[in-house]
Amino acid sequence: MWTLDKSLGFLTTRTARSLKRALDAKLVEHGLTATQYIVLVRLWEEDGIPLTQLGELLFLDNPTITGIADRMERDGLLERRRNGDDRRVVNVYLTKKGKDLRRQVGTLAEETDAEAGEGFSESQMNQLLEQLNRIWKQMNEGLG
Amino acid sequence: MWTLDKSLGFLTTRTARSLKRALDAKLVEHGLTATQYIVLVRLWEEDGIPLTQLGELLFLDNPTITGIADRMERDGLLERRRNGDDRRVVNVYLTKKGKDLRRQVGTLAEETDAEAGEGFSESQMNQLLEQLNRIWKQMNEGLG
DNA sequence: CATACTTGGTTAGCATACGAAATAATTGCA
DNA sequence: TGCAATTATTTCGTATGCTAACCAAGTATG
Repeated sequence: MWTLDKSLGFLTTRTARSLKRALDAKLVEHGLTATQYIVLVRLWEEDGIPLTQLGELLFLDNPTITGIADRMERDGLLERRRNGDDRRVVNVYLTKKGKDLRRQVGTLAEETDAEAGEGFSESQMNQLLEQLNRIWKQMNEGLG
Repeated sequence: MWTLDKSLGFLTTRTARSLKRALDAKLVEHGLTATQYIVLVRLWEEDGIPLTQLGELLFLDNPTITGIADRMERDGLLERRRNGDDRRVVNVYLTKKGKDLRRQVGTLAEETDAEAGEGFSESQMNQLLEQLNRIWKQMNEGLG
């Protein structure tokens, strides 16, 4: 019989929240949130991308990434610049402050992941990540 | 090298959100949200439990479950009643409307889970659920 | 019995997160 | 060229979800 404690939706949500709480706790002294952190991670990988594309990469809707960018801009972590070729597009660039933060917090998500996965073998963890990916793709096929 | 696309935190969050979106889509015509739905599920299993306990069962903090109960009470799905023995305690009871909803929406989360897990063998899925549980417990040990 | 501590719950304030509608800029096509 | 679709982003309204601060009621300790 189906119960909450065997529900894929409930268990993924609960696990995701506990990981988010752990990362938030590490970030609070740096004035960051877990969501802002993954925005930084993505921009450290590639700076100056359009706002909407940034949202798509992080699986966030446009209104959501707009609000996050608002707060990060207010806090001096990034800047918006209109694209010259297509002035509808807003490219997002890290400030010096946003770039420099990498040295202080760059590994915190990796550390949180490692704590969460303690006791898992590498192949077990890879399989878990693979399955999460597979479910996500399955739920979103035909949207891309 | 660690990247977002291999991050346990990012992938669980993304998968959880896609499951939540799918369930929300099924529920919107009934005026419910995914979170309200799991509250109903829990109360269908056992009615009249204290508000804080309800929150703990769903891994929600007190302020969060308070707000959810506010909206569900406003919508006529449940009632709060002060406990006679310990007047600090608020017991939560489903209304007739809340109970009757089960016939219309009772299987929607199970269906969403099934769609998400399409192509997984039963043992694969059980292993996945087990691993999600294990991570959650590991992150929250010593809090209970 | 009086005072300190704990517990259940709420309020306030902030940061996500979403759908729907509005705005602004560009493109497509008659 | 001119104006209707398209596209990128924002605004608006609502629902979570969290911390900090608080109140009321119960427990413990002297």
